[in-house]
Amino acid sequence: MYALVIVDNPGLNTDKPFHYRIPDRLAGDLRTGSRVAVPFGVSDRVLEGYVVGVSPRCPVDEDKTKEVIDIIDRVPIFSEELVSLAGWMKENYLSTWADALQCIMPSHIKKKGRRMVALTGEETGRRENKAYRTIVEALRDAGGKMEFDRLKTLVSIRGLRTIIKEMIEEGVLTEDFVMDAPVNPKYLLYAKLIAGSDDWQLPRNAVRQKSVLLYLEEAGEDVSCSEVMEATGAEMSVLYALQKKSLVRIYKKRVERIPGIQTGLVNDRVERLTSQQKDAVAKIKQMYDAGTREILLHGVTGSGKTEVYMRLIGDTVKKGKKAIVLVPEISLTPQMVEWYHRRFQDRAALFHSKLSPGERYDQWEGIRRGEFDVAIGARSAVFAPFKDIGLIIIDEEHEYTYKSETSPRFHTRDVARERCRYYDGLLVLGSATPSMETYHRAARNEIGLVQLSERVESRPLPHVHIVDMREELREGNRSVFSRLLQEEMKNTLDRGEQVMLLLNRRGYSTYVSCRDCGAVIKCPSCDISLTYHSQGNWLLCHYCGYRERMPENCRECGSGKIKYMGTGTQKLEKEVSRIFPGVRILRMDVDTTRKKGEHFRILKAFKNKEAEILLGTQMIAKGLDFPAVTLVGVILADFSLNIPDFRSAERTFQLLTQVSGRAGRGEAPGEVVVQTYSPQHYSIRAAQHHHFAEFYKNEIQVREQFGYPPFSELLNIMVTGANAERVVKGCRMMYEKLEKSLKSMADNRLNIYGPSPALHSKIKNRYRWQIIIKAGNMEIIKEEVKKIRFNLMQKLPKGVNIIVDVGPYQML
DNA sequence: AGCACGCCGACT
DNA sequence: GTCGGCGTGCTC
Repeated sequence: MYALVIVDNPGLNTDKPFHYRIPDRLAGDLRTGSRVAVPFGVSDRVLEGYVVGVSPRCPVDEDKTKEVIDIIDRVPIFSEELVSLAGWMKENYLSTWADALQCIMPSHIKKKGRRMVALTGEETGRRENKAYRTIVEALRDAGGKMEFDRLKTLVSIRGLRTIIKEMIEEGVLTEDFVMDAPVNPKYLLYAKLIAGSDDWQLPRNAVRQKSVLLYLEEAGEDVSCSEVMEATGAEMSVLYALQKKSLVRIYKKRVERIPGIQTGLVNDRVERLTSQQKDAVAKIKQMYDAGTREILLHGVTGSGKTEVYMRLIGDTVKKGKKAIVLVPEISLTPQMVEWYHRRFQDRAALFHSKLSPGERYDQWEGIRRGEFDVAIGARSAVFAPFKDIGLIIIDEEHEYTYKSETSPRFHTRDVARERCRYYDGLLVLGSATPSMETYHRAARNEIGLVQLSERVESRPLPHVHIVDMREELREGNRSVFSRLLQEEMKNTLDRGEQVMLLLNRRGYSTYVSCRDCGAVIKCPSCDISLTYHSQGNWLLCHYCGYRERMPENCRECGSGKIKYMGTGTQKLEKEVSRIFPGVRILRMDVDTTRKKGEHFRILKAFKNKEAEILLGTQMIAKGLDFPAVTLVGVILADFSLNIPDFRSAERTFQLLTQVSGRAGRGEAPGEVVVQTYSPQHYSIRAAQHHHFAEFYKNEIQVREQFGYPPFSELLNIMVTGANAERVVKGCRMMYEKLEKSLKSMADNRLNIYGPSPALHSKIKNRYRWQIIIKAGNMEIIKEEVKKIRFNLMQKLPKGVNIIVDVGPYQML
């Protein structure tokens, strides 16, 4: 038998299964999904590999095959389903086997072994070889020891491995592998009371011991030593003393790390479903029974989609199947986490980006051992290693955070669909503002559609006012606040209710420019203007994090007239406190939520009415439920509208609808004020009336007229590199090949745009040029692009990289 | 990515 | 005659 192994070796040339003989000693344990160590290449260097199949046949010369050295993990790390999912991903997203498999792998398994080389001190001067001397000198400079990869970049010698190997044989060098500390199960010391109070014979002065015993008796169960110590003030020595007297037994207990459930944000929810919700659940089940496997649950904000999800999950679990719930960015929706945890207790595994490696380990292993029925998390939770998936829910399915930004550039929705297909499970997409793609599929009956058109308890949707800011300017109001918004804010505050203000720009100003020469201060590594942050007087680049002190004079002309233009959240905060002195304000943006738990702290403070106004970027727009908020103000809706992307209208409508949905969720009705310079735009008008259908009707016409998705598919080829000329040259080469091979294709929707600089032509000192392909049928195009990229890889200028992105979101 | 092979010009 | 630079092709 042969194992088909993907070796963890970068490059497109080795991205295929290699056949290895399976020695008898491993035959019992080696399976599809196992991780193995295999010899590779002429020097038989040991690489990590992933078994993607087992076959009795071998297509290559029998005596060329080598043997699998060992299996790395006791249990295969991938199920057969996840291996085939990786295969699908690398085909569909033009990535490699290794990248796809590593994407599915939990981070705690992606161990990084580092090769270290060290001098033995036995430098035989025998070899007058230049490379030899360079290596010895480099190592001496570094104190005799260095990581192999660092040495490689330092000395740039071809065939370095061979020379190192010789030097090791000669006894000049030693080589060893250093593993980063692995993640292990967590153990805690526990104390068990093993004697009744009758047997307690303690000296009078053993106060601590006595209090420990009393505490344990009171608890009536085993308690962790740290808890005992904290409660009684005793040290471990006291506990050990009690163990010596056979009154207490101390033992190690394996514990699960609970990933920081924070409570107190959730309003008590009605467990009973409204009739509308009941109907939705029934309809979804009925559709499933009739053969539908994908359903859009379109429910207005506040209609209680979560309750519907809960019911569906409950039913799935009852049938003995597993469910996955995906949310846009779980750290942004702590309320969500709390709801699910309340309902499913310890049968729910939680994943989010702020989980420590240890917490991740516990959750992932727990799922594999079958200890969980439900997994809740952001994007990567779609790979939860369940064996029998009955249901996957994608909440807020239109959110672009579902699209991965690294290879493979998958969309969570597509991966979820693929997993459901394997298990014959149901995919539910939920949103108040579905993506155009999804709604279009529902409108054409390709997927099921279930609507929730009313808010729970028939609460009215908030009233939305549109304010034309051009009019305000004409009337002489140059403030960031229109007169209406100011008045509404005053009224709301007077009634003792709360206000949320949305401004999609963080920092103080949006850019800084010189009044005399007009120069705008830009980031030296990115083609992006710097933003002024009043805290510490910094200029920041929001892309790469570069910072410098605010200069006194213009660098171009020396003028001292440097001005902040536009408004960011910091300036807004200052403005609000100027107009409403004494009002307590909370600001929520990337700057105020960088630390773990800050996000939650701000929301909790707002919920506890420690402030009247919450202002922030779009992170305040989603999923929050604060009953006392009756006014939502959108400072400028145009930011998202003016982005040069065919999705800008869709984004604007979604953002406005979502943020409007935050108002009037309690007893009192809500008001929304949207300020804009484009009051006539259909995305803003439709959002005013909470009218998704109206927006859809307009937008779908635009999409059809220009042949944008869903009427075509897009493929984005981005060429990046540190050298501008080489990047442009590489992009041109790619374009020529593409044009030659694609022009014969009979596809009237086929268009190749470019090569042109990307939206941000330089980020972190890497230049970015792109080619965009629009086509009716992307499958054939993908195959061509794969071939062209493969052939071009060798001929491309050095240091130039090609990223290919397929699928719905294209903001590269 | 590593590594070998093979071709070429530059040097003891 | 051999050393080293670089393009090409292969790794089960």
